Parts: sequence; structure tokens; C-alpha cells
Amino acid sequence: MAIDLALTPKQKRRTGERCCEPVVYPDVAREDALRLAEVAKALGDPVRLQLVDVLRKHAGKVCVCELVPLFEVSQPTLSHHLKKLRDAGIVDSERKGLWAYYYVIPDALKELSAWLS
Amino acid sequence: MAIDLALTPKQKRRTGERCCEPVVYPDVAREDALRLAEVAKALGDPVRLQLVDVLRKHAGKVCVCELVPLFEVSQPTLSHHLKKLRDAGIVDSERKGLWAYYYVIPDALKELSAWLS
DNA sequence: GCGCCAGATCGATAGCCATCTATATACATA
DNA sequence: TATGTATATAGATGGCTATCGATCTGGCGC
Repeated sequence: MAIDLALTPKQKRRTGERCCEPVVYPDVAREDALRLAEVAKALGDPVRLQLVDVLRKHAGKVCVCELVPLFEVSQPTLSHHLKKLRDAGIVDSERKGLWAYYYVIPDALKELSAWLS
Repeated sequence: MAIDLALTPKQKRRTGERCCEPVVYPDVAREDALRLAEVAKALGDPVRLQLVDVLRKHAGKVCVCELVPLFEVSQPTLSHHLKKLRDAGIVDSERKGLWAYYYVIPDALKELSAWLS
């Protein structure tokens, strides 16, 4: 579905020129873009990106008490980042007694990865 | 390089238990994470993500005048988003007379794509 | 029950961000 | 030179976000 909004009718009358070939609408629909951007946004912080990196490379579920000392932020701040990742559907957690274990949801990054390739 | 910060010495003495196996440090170094997160952050807005989508799928360079009508934001706002993408090293532009043409820098998304897979 | 510990939540704060209108810049055409 | 046009920048604003210290919650050991 090509569009042609490059030049106003007035311009066309005057110059007969156009700035370029018409482009197409984005292939990703609006709601797909919202979801992809949501995931990208969650990864758009160095702490969160490294959190996901650790969780992905560690096969099982990782205790928060192991994550906290890896980063130079306070425990509440790390908890906040983990919540952001959970809200974005990238990770989930499981509680066992005092400890909380986080893990990357399988295929959570698949969509974004596919779009990027 | 494994670490062992899961339990305080006191805890170990008391319970002899640990919350989990020790994890490793993140594979991505701090500065790599900064760069990856910067790109992800730039893609973390639906308008910008769709902008990149259009530019990537359109082989050549695309005139701003074709991009503006595709989105429901004002021209200055779109200009702002394009600048963000340029600052993140994802796109670049070229001026020809009145018109500005934007294009995705080849391999700009390669790093992030590789990390995601 | 009492104290301790891991983790989440609260409340505050400072900085950033998306958006707009208005204006500037720079080129083109008459 | 004067006018119009495409894009960028400036300035303002409301909302979001990363961060912290303090506190709450719920499980554990004594």
C-alpha cells in the first residue's frame, strides 16, 4: 500500500518534482510496535540489561541475594529493576522461604530478537 | 570466575545451608552493557521503533517529509525522535537542498541482535 | 512469642523525556 | 530581494524514572 504525501499539490504544480519515491507504511503494526518497544525499553538500562544477561546465562533460577552484590545499587533499587523486568514480561520469580529466585521467561526476547534480524 | 556471596558467614555457621549455587559475573562487561542499553533505550519508544522499521525496510534513504505523515506526532516531535536515533548511532542523515534523508547505519543493530540471540 | 533475615514497598527527590507551540535556519523560486 | 517551504532548534510543561533511606511483610530459628 504505497502512499504519496511527499509534496503538497501546490508544490507539484509548481515544480513537478518530488523529494523521493513513496515509502510504505511500517510493517510492524502499531500494537506490535508497542510491545516491541516495551521490551526494548525494559532493556534500556545497563543494570537491567546485565541482570537479564546473568539470568539468561545461568540455566536455573537465581537467588536475589546473589544478584544484589553484583551491582552497585541498593537492594531496593535492584528490586525495582527486577519488578520492571517482570512487568515487561521478561522475567518471573518464585519464592522459597526467605529467598526469591528469578529466571528469564523462555522466548520472552524472541519477538524482539526476530524483529532485529 | 565463580563468586560466593550468597550467605553471610554467620548464616552458614547457623544453618549450613545456601540459597543456591553461586552464579558468575555478567558476561557482558560494564561498558558493553552501557552501549547495548543505549541502543535498546533508543528503540524503547513505539514511534522510534516504527521509524527504524520503515527505514530498515526501505532500501535507500527516506525523506523526512515522507515520515512525518506516517505518525501522529508533530513535525518537531518527529525531528526530536530522529535526533535521538542519530545520537544513539542507529541512523544518520544527509541533506539535499530543502530535504533531509535518513537511513539506518549498516550493522548498527548487529551488536544488540547478537546479544539477544 | 521474640528477634532476625531476605525481599518488597513506601515516600521523597532530582533528573530525564515526550510532547507541544513558537521561532530560527537555510534553501528555492520568482 | 522578498516570499514560501522543509527541517531543526528553543522553551515550556507534565509525567515518568532511577535512586535512596526507612519501613513493612512474612518466614525462620531459638
